[in-house]
Amino acid sequence: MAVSIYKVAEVAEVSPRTAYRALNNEPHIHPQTRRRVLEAARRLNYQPNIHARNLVLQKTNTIGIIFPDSRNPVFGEFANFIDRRARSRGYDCYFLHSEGEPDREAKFLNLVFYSSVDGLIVFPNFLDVNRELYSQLIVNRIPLVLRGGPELLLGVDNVTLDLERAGHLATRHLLDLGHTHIGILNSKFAMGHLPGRIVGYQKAHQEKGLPVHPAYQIDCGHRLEDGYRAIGELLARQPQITALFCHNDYLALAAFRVAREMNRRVPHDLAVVGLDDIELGQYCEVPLTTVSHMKVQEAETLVDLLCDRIETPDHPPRRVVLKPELVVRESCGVHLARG
Amino acid sequence: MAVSIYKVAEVAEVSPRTAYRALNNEPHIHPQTRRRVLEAARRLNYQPNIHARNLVLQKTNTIGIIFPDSRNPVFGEFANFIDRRARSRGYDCYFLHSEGEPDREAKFLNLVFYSSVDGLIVFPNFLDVNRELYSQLIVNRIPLVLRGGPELLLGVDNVTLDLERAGHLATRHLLDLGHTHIGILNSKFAMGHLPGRIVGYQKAHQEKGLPVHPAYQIDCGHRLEDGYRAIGELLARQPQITALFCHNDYLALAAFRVAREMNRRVPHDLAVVGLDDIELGQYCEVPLTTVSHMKVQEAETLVDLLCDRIETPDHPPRRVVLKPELVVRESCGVHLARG
DNA sequence: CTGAAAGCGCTAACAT
DNA sequence: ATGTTAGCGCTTTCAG
Repeated sequence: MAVSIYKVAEVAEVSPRTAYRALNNEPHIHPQTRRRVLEAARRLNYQPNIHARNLVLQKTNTIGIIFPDSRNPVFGEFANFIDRRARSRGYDCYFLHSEGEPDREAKFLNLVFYSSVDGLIVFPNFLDVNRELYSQLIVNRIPLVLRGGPELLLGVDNVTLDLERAGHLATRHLLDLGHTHIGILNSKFAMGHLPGRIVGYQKAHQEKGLPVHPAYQIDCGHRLEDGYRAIGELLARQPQITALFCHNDYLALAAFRVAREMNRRVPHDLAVVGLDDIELGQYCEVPLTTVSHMKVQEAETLVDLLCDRIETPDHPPRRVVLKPELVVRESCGVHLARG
Repeated sequence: MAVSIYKVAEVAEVSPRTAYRALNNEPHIHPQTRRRVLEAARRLNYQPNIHARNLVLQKTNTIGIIFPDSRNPVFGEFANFIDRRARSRGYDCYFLHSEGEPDREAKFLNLVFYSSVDGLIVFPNFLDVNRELYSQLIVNRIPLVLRGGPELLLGVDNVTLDLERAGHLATRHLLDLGHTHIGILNSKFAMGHLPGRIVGYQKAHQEKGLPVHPAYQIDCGHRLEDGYRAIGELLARQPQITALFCHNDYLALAAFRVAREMNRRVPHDLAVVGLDDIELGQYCEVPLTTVSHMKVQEAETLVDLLCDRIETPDHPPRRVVLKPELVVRESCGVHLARG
């Protein structure tokens, strides 16, 4: 059916070996012959069968990236940056979304065993549920880089944002603006993410000598509707809250609608700070103040750690912790405070 | 390195053929033997090498989906629905983003020739630039489904939204609310999309006996910043405009920020209608009135056409045109008009 | 500079 | 019920 290297060789009247030499820029071939082969290949629109190649080379030059969710635009941005870096290192990307289903995550983790990809970058959601599978990857020394999470899985390359700092930056900003009743959203997933952010939130309060109210925290799923519901509930129960720290920008966007429905204006009657710095945050009605996720740097580090691991499997594991920065825009009303 | 079926056979003390029978639920095998093989496979964590399999079967059970852009969340939603349907038909999905670069689109189109995927669903951006490559796909009878676009490429399965109807629905809605100066954004890409929407926009005006002002149209790229700039420019030049029809919801979101910066309130001083019905449109500060893209149905049709084509290559090509519906929320202020 | 031949791991036609 | 064997298309060792 498809045109193979044998067909090209036949048309060019050479052996497959010679055709191969021409097609792969190997030396020791007469320029004339090379031209004949390339011409035949072009005419036949020859494309090497990638499965045959991967089968013999035992390598795919493809990496898999497992995201938790396809709705949150932050992962689209990550995908972009990861793809760019991977490409420059000679790898293609296979993007996968577990969509909150442990089974899908598991299925994707198994891809490496099918030899589909040379390694995996995982934004894990179900480190606990799929614990056994993760250990299996580690035992088999599969190239793997985890994004986020604490140092649970020893021996695995890891890149994380300093979430304590993120929580601290966001909270201190709000405290500095005079807020004393600050609500905070907690992710249900992403083990280890919660503690960091909360610790930073608490420390910032302590530094100002202010109390932390447990009732100002609320658990929240990762879907927009979850954010909408959780924020509505929190503000209804604790109307004295004047500021909100959301654990991602996507969810923070839902806060705007909640505020409007409660006849509160952002930032005047409700300050909002997010986390991630998604593109939309710049262009929504009230540009969003947020803690930046250092996405470009994070993406590059993830790719580099993985490719290094693939190419030299035997170096010691690394853990890279990135320092987030506060991006002040308008959703906390600095301009008001100044006036 | 990796464990092959030969290794499993060896451990289970049977021939590879028998191991194969056990692992693939073939009949004619003693239950006892089957159990022994499966047990060995489990112990060794055997996973069939997918490249060897694809090589011999000449089939991957994978389809490629080429999107134009990874930023616009609408494609994340499409990905989700496409994935669900494909899965139920026994195919995995390989999602790709051309990111506004013709070369990337071209590269991805070539994937079929590498036998990487069994067929392609394309949201084309560069039908013109890559014309030759598209013809090559068609000549070689590669399973291909195009989303959108007019009947440019004959003989290719195609699913499209009735964009004339979309333009008409949006415009009539605004006219019915009393707007007579309606701005409209034009996509630079997506040949054929423009005419439909504009025709509907014009027809709606004609039906009311109202003139169409060419100066109310403005070209606009697909990035958020393009929308922000274009909308700002349009409203600055034509301040009498009181309503805006954006060719997608993502861009429409930028209108909110522009409005705020011009001290106009949405919907009071500026009505906005989008196209796509993305999830965010429901949860942004002023829930967005939009024309729905029928994404679930569209995704299912795309997958079905492609899978049908893969499985029975010889039926005549089909073109499916979907009817969009208006989704009225608050960004055009119906509730105000009623008052 | 060119070619013959084996092998990657799986599948399947054909024995036994 | 089980086994032998060839072949998918590419890469590569080894000869010429």
